[in-house]
Amino acid sequence: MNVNQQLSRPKETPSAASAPDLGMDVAGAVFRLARRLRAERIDDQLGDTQYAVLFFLTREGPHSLKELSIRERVTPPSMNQTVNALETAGYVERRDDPDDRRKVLIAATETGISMAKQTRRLRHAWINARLKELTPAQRESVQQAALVLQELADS
Amino acid sequence: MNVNQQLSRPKETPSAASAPDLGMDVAGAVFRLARRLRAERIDDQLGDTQYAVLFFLTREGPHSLKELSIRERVTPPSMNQTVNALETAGYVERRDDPDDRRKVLIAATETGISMAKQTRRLRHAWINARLKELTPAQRESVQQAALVLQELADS
DNA sequence: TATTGTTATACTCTATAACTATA
DNA sequence: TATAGTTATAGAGTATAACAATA
Repeated sequence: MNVNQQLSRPKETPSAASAPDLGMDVAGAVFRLARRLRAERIDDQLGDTQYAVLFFLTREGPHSLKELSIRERVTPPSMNQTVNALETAGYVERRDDPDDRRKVLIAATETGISMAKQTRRLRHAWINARLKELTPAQRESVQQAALVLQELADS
Repeated sequence: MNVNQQLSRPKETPSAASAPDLGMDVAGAVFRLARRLRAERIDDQLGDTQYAVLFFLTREGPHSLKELSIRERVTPPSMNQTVNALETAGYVERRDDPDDRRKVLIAATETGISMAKQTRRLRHAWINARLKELTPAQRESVQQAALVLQELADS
């Protein structure tokens, strides 16, 4: 489907300019942009959480299910399902933790690593194209804010 | 459930500092923060899309179903379900469009307007508290970026 | 014919509750 | 007892396909 039609809209009150409620502006922008990013998603292979987990494992090495669930802020059963989907697809594998036999280490496979790379390229094509259209000053503020927002999310 | 536990995590490569892939940093921050905001949600009365639609109608007046679906970037059937839920709860009402009898105007009720106000206050309590902890410089960059991200989402 | 709204249906992601195995 | 993982199940939100009413 094509959900990217134009809708002439009344001037959005740019309230951040006077910051009566910065939180609302940030939350609004974040939710709106998250939905837009999902709508612009080209590849339908991986869900957002699946991609986030696979990318994390690729960069940071094997982790337990509990650790993944805490990092992505979902419950262990939710993460279990995400991991199951990735495992079925052959992108991750479960290994027994040698130190604690209750634990299971989840690790990206070679297939998973290359899949993460390919998805990463496709997934960010739209946003990177949009960012290129910004002025250098705008890009600069987005760049700095990205770091702050990351910290905020993890705080 | 409490999903907000601490997980000591290896230093995240703050790649935005050198900006090899700004899009990835932005998308990552946005998805992560969106999930965090959802996890921190206190009130369970309204879903995110429901709240977004109700707030929009409150601020911008009655709109057709199609317009709402375009604005929120979901399909008409999805928006129909969202509107149904809001209507059942008594927060919006459907009115016939006098000019085009195919259309239906969706408008916030008085109950809906006060609900939007209350939800808005609760919904942004966490993010506003976090933002208060930032340095003025950080808040400034977030403030400017919020506007840019809004434009990005709507572009 | 094209557009708007709707119904029916299915899929994905998330949650809670309850269970097993291990510490 | 407490913790890690899992299974079963339900709810919310989204999508596609197909249809009715109107332009």
